[in-house]
Amino acid sequence: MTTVLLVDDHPVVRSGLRAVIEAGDALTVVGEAATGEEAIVLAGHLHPDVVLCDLRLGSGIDGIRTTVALRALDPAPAVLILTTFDRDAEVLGAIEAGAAGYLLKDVDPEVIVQGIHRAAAGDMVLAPELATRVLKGMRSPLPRLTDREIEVLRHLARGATNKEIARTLFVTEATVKSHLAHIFTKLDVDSRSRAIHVAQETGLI
Amino acid sequence: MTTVLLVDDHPVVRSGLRAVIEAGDALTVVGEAATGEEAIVLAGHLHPDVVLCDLRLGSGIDGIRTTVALRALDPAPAVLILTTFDRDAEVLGAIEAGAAGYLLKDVDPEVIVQGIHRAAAGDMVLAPELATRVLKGMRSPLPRLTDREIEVLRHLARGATNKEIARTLFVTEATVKSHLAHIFTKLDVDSRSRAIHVAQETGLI
DNA sequence: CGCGGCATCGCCCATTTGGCTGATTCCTGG
DNA sequence: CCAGGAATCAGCCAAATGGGCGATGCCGCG
Repeated sequence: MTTVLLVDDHPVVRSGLRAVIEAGDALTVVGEAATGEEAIVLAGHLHPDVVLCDLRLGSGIDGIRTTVALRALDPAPAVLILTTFDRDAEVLGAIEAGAAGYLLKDVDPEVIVQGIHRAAAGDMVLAPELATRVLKGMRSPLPRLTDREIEVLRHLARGATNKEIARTLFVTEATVKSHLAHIFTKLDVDSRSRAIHVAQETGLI
Repeated sequence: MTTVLLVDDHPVVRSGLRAVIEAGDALTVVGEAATGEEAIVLAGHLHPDVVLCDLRLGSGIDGIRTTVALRALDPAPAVLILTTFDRDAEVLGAIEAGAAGYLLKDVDPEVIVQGIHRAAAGDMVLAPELATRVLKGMRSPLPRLTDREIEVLRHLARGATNKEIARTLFVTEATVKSHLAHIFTKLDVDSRSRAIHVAQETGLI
């Protein structure tokens, strides 16, 4: 019997997962957690074979940090990430963090059940919609922006003008333009709107 | 016995809702639909007392259009909207479309059950997190953008330049600028970046 | 120490954007 | 039928943006 721990901030989703998982008789849900913190504590006590973890967990730590902590346990459970959205950066982050795989929430129940079995067996589980994306991400890794550039990017995404960003960061407009020029080069774009778009698409911000 | 029809594009969420709804014995789920179209057909046959409908339904028609169609049925079911995000401008549209109310997906199961009972009784059901927002929205109603303006806004959010938008929509740049000027006025902004930001914040796109 | 990356700033110039005014056509609701 | 909103286009002008080039100071690393 494979044991599963559910981690999702939505009670309804937990109920649904429990229902589809326990529909067969080879899997049993040994616990539920609403937050990453809770999940880590529970996993330490319950030693589940597989942790099914939402990527976004409301206010607390996110799925990736939770994964890191879970994989540090002994024995370490296989961590299967669930999410609604397919953001590149987070997929890669989850894999790097030691997740056994990645499933989209809108798949059929049996896919989830199969995924849990394969994760328990030590296999890698990737939603087909994401597999190619992940591989592509491996080939052309995301551009590495500096902390300062990320900071500028955030202000950009909030719709700030160069002047406003400069005031906020206590630098001159020239500096902001310089950062922007670097950002544009790294993201391979030529306008702030497109920079915002790419940054959001890839999960950079 | 109050009958309920579930509408959500995620099988897992439907299972979860079914589980929490049928935990008591005053409610029964008479059907499930994965799309708005399916929901309308099923509701016509099943005549549920309440339809529990996700605001976002993947590829097909959205929750609002579904609500409009459902309310046109005879007898018309009470429509209770479920949503994950509280920043949805669409909740206002849902109310206008005749929804009996809306709930956030991350509430406790009993709140959902209570909401269904109250909707079936003809009451208005508002998640407290959203009630104030709705009232605020009533006082200063969200800007009403035309279909064309929304279309331009979407291209804008993808980072397109005026020239690109013009080419895509088969109009001149002057027209695009005209649309943008209207959008800016309605959103009370003065730059494309900020227009994108408020549009995303308010769930306009 | 010297090299490179980072953050900071300056200047110049072409392009894009945004604000303003005004015009035409079409369609819809009273 | 007429008023009004919507979509289409035009021209003008100021401001913001983006690109290119260079410069300085700082810091970590081999």
